[in-house]
Amino acid sequence: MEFIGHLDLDAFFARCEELKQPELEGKPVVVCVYTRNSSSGAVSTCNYEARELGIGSGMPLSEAKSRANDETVFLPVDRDFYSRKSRQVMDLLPGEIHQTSVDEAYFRLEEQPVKTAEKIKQEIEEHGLTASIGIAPNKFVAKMASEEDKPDGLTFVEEDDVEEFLEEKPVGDLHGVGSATEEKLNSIGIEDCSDLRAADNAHLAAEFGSDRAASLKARAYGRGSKKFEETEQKQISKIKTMEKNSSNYRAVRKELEEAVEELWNRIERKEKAFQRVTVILIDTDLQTYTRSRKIKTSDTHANLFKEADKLLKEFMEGEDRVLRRIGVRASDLVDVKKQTSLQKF
DNA sequence: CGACGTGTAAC
DNA sequence: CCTTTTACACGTCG
Repeated sequence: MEFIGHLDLDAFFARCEELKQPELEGKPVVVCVYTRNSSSGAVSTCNYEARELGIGSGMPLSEAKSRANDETVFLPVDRDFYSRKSRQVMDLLPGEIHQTSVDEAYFRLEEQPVKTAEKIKQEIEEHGLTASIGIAPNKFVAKMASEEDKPDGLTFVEEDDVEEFLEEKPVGDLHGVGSATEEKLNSIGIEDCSDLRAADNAHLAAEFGSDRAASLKARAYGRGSKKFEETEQKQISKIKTMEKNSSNYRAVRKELEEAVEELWNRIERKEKAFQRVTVILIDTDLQTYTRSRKIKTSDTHANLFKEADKLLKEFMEGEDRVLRRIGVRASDLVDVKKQTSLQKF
């Protein structure tokens, strides 16, 4: 029998900071994305000591600070360090892996899955980190299993135990069911997976559409893809919080220019051309707007900015909104090499 | 159907 | 006063 493992590094960013500075151990550590100043931004990750204070990821910094005690340490993200550390750990996984983020990956487990996973956990510990691992017949259940016993957990769910494992879990615990879907399901009397299994197909389809309904029901039974395929990147974007909120085109354009600059650096390294440009605009109520245009295949900085600027101008002329954040996206990406070789013929 | 905008979800 | 990045599904319009 072949199984899929899902590895999840516990409080990864915060733990990395503890490794950089061992004197932080035992204190609440909050890793932050700062925007305008030391009190504006959001929590990226925090350690378990900070979680006990009610601090959690995604939380506005202002709120996190109000919950902090005087032991609490706030630090900015250090992506380079986390990437290096991540690489070391991912290299410990056997065979072909499917990394979904800096701190998560799927991998195959052939024989003695639990023994192998225990060994991996031990090796990870030698790097100063802990991980939670889930083992199951498919990716979806493996992911659910890694969530089961955090931190430092190891959960093995055999084929025959999959349905029982999910049975009493609230639908909101399902991977792929977020707050909106959870609320909607609850509102029609579906609270846990057994309710979802028993739900009337037509009723479910009327609420969610037939595709989504079928996929929700499949998940309630723990049925998921065993496929491993990595999908090619289709878009790349950069969004930033502006120095000051603004409804002035010239001022926003200046910030857009910087976003384009940073995005362009990343596109260049990937050797990709793009066929669609999008500007992303977020107002002071955090309402998001997007404006996009399909363009002739391009791979130049000048075109990216020209199109993004046009889209911004059109938006600002049509809408009277005070903007907080501005971003740009290049999508419908195509390989630069493929593109040039096609042009030859 | 292609283009475009929005919502949802996860990291 | 509330981050960042990617993917995907769905509705709408022409």
